[in-house]
Amino acid sequence: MLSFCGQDRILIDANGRFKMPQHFITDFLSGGNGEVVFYCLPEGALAIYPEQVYAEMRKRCNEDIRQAGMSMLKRRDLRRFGAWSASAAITPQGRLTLPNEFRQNTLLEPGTDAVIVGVEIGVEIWNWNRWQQELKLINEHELDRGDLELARDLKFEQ
Amino acid sequence: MLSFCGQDRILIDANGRFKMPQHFITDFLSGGNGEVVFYCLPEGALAIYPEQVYAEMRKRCNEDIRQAGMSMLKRRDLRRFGAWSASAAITPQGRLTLPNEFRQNTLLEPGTDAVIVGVEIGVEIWNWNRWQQELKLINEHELDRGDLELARDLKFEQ
DNA sequence: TTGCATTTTGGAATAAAATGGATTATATTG
DNA sequence: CAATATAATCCATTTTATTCCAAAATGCAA
Repeated sequence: MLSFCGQDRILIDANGRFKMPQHFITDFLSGGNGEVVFYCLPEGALAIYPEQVYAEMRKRCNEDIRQAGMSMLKRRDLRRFGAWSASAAITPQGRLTLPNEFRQNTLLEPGTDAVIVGVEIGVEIWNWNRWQQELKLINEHELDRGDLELARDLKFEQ
Repeated sequence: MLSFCGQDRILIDANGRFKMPQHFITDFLSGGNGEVVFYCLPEGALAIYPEQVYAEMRKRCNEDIRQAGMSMLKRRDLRRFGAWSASAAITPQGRLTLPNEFRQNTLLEPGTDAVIVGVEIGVEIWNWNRWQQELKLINEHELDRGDLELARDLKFEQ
């Protein structure tokens, strides 16, 4: 069975919480205990991954710690991921609270409509308007790629 | 569960103290007894690491000691870390006092707003304005990287 | 050395916010 | 159309943060 796919409209309640749609809960629970990681994306949406997925993404070793003392670049890297991530767990009622400091950047303030989107390895929460724009961008990019393929197909030497 | 992640606004009180957010206290306590090391970063923020992390960062071998006699560079290095670090412990009420000598460099004077940021291996305290600048840098860099990727995907010759 | 004043530290109380549960409403399925 | 499952709202409880006050420690001067 497919994991983490589809889109659902959700409502952020007055306390900044939302109800995770049932099929996504199932996805988070299979291969995990409901522990998740929020990650605030540069494109202005909030990603939610199962903890194991994020851990794989951010695998770290003692070498990283040693480098942090000497390298500003390394510190920036730790800072970026540290600042824009947070862990949480899906409650028995299937709810999650959006981290306070991430609400502004993602335009996910209490009392607003949003979209939750499956992204195969996890989900993303989008402000409704931003999601419409993103959809348009995705579509345009794909059309460009299509044109490119066509052009390549007509080129003499592949 | 993730350690040392997320951002929180904090207030430096009239005596230069602040309340460590609960989730960070938990992080410092797990794998440690709440002993921390302040380290004043060249980028103008104050890092706070669990003692063990700092120890790992500054691990010295006999080779270093021998070099100290011969190398001015090496001595500078030792001097920098020595001068700009200090140890402390989180109080039972979860408070920490900012070292007096570090307040000017970090723009963390009593009575100011600040941000505490998780950086995966510890936390950093930032003056509010400086943090906004740093965030802008981080974000712009990420968006540039995104544009570059996109352009590459649409380039004729792969 | 003693007494006073100032600064620093610790604790308690109050206020705010976040959490969890339960009930009501809505939607979906048979 | 009824029953079940799911979602949303409301309210109570707990947790967390902030402010204020008291005690202790420190420094200074007489």
